[in-house]
Amino acid sequence: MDKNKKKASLKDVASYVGVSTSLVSFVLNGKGRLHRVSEETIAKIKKAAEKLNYQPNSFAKSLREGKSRVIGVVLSDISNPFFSMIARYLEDEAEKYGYSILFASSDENRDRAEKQIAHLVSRGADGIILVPCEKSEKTVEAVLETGKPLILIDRYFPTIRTNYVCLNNREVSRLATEHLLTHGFSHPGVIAYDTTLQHMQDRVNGYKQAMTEAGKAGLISESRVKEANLHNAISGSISRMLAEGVDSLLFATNNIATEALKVIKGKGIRIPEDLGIIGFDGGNAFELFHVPVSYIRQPISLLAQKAVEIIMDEILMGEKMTHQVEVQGSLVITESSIKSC
Amino acid sequence: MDKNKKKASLKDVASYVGVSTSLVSFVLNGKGRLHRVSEETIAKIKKAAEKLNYQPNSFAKSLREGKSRVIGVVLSDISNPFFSMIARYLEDEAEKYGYSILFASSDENRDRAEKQIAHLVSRGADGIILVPCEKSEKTVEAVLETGKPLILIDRYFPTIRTNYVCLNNREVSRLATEHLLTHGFSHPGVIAYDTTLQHMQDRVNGYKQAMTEAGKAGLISESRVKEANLHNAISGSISRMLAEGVDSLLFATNNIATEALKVIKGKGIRIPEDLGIIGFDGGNAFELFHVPVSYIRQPISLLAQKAVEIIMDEILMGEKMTHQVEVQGSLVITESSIKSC
DNA sequence: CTGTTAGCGCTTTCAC
DNA sequence: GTGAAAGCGCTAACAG
Repeated sequence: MDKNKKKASLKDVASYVGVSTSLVSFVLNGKGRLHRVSEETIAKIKKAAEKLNYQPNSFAKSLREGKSRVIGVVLSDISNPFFSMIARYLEDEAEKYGYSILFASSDENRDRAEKQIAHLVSRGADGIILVPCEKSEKTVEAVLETGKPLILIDRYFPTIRTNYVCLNNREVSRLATEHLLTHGFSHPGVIAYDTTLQHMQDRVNGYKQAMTEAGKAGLISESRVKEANLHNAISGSISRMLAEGVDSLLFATNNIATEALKVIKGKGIRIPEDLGIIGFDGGNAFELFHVPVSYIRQPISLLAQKAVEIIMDEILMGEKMTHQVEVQGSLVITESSIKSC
Repeated sequence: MDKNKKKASLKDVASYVGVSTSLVSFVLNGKGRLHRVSEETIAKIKKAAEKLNYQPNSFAKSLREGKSRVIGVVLSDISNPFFSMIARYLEDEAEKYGYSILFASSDENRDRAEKQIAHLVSRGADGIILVPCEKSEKTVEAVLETGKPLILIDRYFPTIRTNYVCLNNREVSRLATEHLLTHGFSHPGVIAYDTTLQHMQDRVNGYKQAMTEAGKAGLISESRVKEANLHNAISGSISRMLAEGVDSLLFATNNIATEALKVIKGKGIRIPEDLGIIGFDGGNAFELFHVPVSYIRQPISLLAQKAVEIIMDEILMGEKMTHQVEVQGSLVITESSIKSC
């Protein structure tokens, strides 16, 4: 009906009821009781607000209160399934606190990440959830200096004292490797991204630890690939490693695993006869591959939940402790990583 | 260094330079020339702003200007690959205009969508990009009444005059069906979601049109499945249709196609001997299936680009024409839809 | 119990 | 060329 002019303001409902704006403000913010506003006026104000379809102006509110009820999230690329799952859970978690999420993609590019963070901050984000990219320590430290609540997710920098939530990468990779070693494979290898990011080191180190513990330090076969031209890089790695006698592989990310499956399909490598494999994060591609692919499962919802919980603690209650949490991954095992022998 | 107190405000740089806030405002908004501010002061102000690391307060700005430079986007579920791709392109496109995107997921739930939209509007979104869910005409019309710029994406309501961008669903589905008919299949069927949403009707209608044009109206085999318990629904559909003599299938969405592949794998149906298939939107799962899967490709980046372009026209220049654009899909053909005979 | 008032930081009109 | 001042809509301290 009333598709009249502008939205109703606090003042509008105040004058409509015939009271001052403060009363309206109190009542509408649930502080009516606190300020001992009479039940009668409370009722009148509420009714009027309803009737005028009053919607508080969030800018005025934010300007006044100095907070926005928005969390900024910078991740690598929201179109990557792993991150889009994270995004979804972050959205749901934040909603529980009445917060919205402003997303931005960094494309693993340090400058871009910096720009995005600055942008989110200037948009008034009350806190930042960040998937940091390689060599972005400076950027992270800069945010820290700001005092703006920050939490890293999926990755962290051992040299920087920040909040973070990530997978128990080392341990779960160790377990995955151990699984291969105890299920018919004697020479596992690992393919990981060529990055200095700690989570990637952890995954590789977990593999190495398992190998060492099995007395096979001499058989450690590690290959690092770059994102650019991933397919060819992986193709080369796999050929080389097979030639070296590697009989099984741990792929350190979902992307690597998926691309590796394409290579494997192209080369006609038999799974698990020629090569046992374990990937990361699952997905339809793993399920639909002619041999279902074993993988390391991350509790993505838990990652998101913890991240929001921790940053909200800091935003809302000024919690100043540093929280560093590792969530537990698990192994989802299918035929691709079991050699019958 | 200066990890001092608060952020610098306009006033701070003004008093630092020794001029009024108006000048600073003019200069920093590039209107220095326009207001004939002396080159000298322009330089001084810019330097000071830099030095004090001045960042405009976006709330004050928005409050004053009545706009937020934020576009609200409500889609089904950002963790769905199709939508997360859209999200990414929307983000990139909006960035070109200096706009940010606030995402929200509706889960195909009308009430939730309504809430999300209201939330985004109350957050001051300058416009809304919406993937409308079933029977949400009222919601859409309500937004329209608001006068808030709105564009639907991926779907539309034939009964409502709105901006929208979507695929040429009918035509491309017709082509896909035609392709099956001319490549060794005589009895194609279609599996689509059980929804009244027009894009889904269009996809099915395209199929029907092709069948009719081929003089096979009598062989039309259509199956509708619900999202809940998708796997079983599809499993049942496929069994039934095969029994009816259907020798090929068009899957009307990526989800349906992916789930169908799982069914096909489970049942050991041979592709394309027993069944020719064409899916929607591609993806790794299609590529890695033992027979690469043909599919209808949507130009997702174009969808996003058009959507942002149109809504920005309306936001920035008050463009009042209704834009309804259909982007062209294309067929990506592999062995799954060609029967050698 | 209720009203007045002073800003939050910014843009912009109008005056000098 | 530059400055003063109003006011966007809201909250909250302070007065009654």
